[in-house]
Amino acid sequence: MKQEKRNREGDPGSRLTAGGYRSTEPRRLLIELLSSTEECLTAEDLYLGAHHRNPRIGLTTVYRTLALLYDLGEVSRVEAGDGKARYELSEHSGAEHHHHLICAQCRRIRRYAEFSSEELELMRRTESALEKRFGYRITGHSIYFHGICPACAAKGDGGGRNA
Amino acid sequence: MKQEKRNREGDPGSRLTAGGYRSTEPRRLLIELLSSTEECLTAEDLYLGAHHRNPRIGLTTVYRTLALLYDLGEVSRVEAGDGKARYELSEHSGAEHHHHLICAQCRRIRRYAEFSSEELELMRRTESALEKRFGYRITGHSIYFHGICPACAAKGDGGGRNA
DNA sequence: GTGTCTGCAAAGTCTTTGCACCATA
DNA sequence: TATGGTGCAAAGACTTTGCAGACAC
Repeated sequence: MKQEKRNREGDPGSRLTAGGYRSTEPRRLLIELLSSTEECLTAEDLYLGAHHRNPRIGLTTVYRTLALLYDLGEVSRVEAGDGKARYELSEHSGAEHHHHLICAQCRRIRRYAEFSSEELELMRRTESALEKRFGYRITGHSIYFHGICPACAAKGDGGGRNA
Repeated sequence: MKQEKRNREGDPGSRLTAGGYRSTEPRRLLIELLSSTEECLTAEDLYLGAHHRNPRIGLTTVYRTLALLYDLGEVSRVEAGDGKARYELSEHSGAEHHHHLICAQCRRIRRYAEFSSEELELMRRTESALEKRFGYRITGHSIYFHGICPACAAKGDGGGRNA
């Protein structure tokens, strides 16, 4: 799979064409779906959303498009612990730096970008401390908060096989 | 699957028997393997480790034992982005609160428990802020640092399909 | 001795690949 | 029109389940 031309100008769609890839309906649709939500979507979510608008679109294309966007750095993967990968536009792709809230009940992952500069500062310091301590070259971090989302809390019950 | 008697006394092994489950060789071995490393292990890692010591032990038992320990809260799952679940003794199980370092190259996950009280304090404050803001009932958090481990850095090259 | 646990084999779920046709540039 | 992209079907990887024999208590 190609990985040239990974630039940072424009939107994911125009970077696709600028990279020599074609702008096709499935690709436009998936990018649009990913752009228009605070949630991380599974391949199936995306397939259903795209297929609803154009029934000719298949699941294979969804996986292949996600793999392409992933290789281009436009999309990142998140896992909720149920064995299904979830996808979101990456920070490289223009999304703000964000963290995640995972519902242990419905496994939905929501992101939020509103956090303190104190937090950013601390993470930066922690990263360099870890580099010194363990010899890792650290490129980033992700924070997941686990809990029960308002919708599931309203339904009552907080069970399930959680992390 | 049963889920009674989830107590916090003793070690994972004795909690198993206290919970009415039998102490069998595969179970003892898996707990021992998980206890004796700073790494998160895949089902296959555990299978190989256990099978090496007793070739009669099969992969099915590894999965079933992990499911049991998971339901008992003794073990938690971590995902490195390669589609394989990784397991470690949970904090409930006596492991210290810890965070993770994921190598984007070899996908190995290492944990570390040495962090500042400042960090703990900040996370606690962040959690309650999120509860107010988004209405989640937050039960915990996990932090992953992404990067390249010393071993992979030494081998040169930092590519791969990363998050 | 009884009920749980185990191993093997088969099945299930999510994801990837092969191939011929279609569409974008 | 020449490649790259797509859909379908089949294959692959990881995990779970069914069943008969084995073991812990």
